Amino acid sequence: MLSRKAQYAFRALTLLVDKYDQGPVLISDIATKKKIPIKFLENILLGLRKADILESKKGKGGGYYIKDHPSKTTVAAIIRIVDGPIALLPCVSLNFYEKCKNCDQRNCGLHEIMESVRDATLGVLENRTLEDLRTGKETLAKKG
Amino acid sequence: MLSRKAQYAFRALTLLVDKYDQGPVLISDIATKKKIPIKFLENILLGLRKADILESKKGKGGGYYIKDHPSKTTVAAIIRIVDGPIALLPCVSLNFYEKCKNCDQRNCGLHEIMESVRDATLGVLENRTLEDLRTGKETLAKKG
DNA sequence: TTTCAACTCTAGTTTTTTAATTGACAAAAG
DNA sequence: CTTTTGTCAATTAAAAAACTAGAGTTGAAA
Repeated sequence: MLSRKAQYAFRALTLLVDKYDQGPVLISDIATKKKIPIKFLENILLGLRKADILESKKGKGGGYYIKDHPSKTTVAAIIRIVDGPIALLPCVSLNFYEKCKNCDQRNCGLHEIMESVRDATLGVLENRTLEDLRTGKETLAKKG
Repeated sequence: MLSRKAQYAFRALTLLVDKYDQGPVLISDIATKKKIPIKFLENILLGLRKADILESKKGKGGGYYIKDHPSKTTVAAIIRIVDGPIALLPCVSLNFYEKCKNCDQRNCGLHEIMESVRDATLGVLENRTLEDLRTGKETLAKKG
């Protein structure tokens, strides 16, 4: 399951996508409209900015906005930044790999299963972007 | 990510599959061979028994064993018993559904994405069984 | 029918992780 | 130079996960 933090992140990003190209949005506005604890949201947005997903401006007229075109940022990237690994086990994670103890990978049926799950999951998440979070597009056809 | 509890469960089940049709296996044997804290393992196995995956015998010569043929029990079923929902959000879970607050499902791009992830994941997990955990079968062709 | 070997079960405790908060700081605009 | 806004590190609080304790129950066999 995604953490609450990740869910907050997606809610915030949904708003930012809807306001894409309309200038910075205040953290406080996002927090109020999306009902997210403001200081927690600060941390989340900061993380996304450091990961080059968002940019920010300080002072009057400042706020956060999406850096690149929404279609350039995948949902997989967001999850990795906010929650970490997407795979179900560290030993099959592409970005957060850790060798598993007590399991000979060459002789572990679970390993192959979890690799398949990872690939199936990434097949979706790497092909969905912030663009797909836009509201008011519910009539669009679903992707493969 | 799967919890450590789920990983323990799979390690225990791997041993039980290898000993399928060879009579009950002691909890203490599983704990020792698979390096799992015994009291924790007790709880896990008990849960699997109550969910009709395992059966047990008390007294001398007792222990745990897999109830039905290993090919009858899916990996998805195990995860649900031990860890709960497989989906990334409660609002797209088939077995642990919960309505999401602050999100109109008809107008939520994330919802459709998470449904697709769920379907892709289940496409694998519902088609893998305890049989696939057997060790010493690494040369078998992978399933679709 | 007693004993012992196992699983059963509830209720804890401890540890770790997640969620949320605090408050001082830095930068940009006007 | 003052206000507005994001930055950041540290801390606390809450929740979940991991693990433990110990009495209870059942079954097999002596």
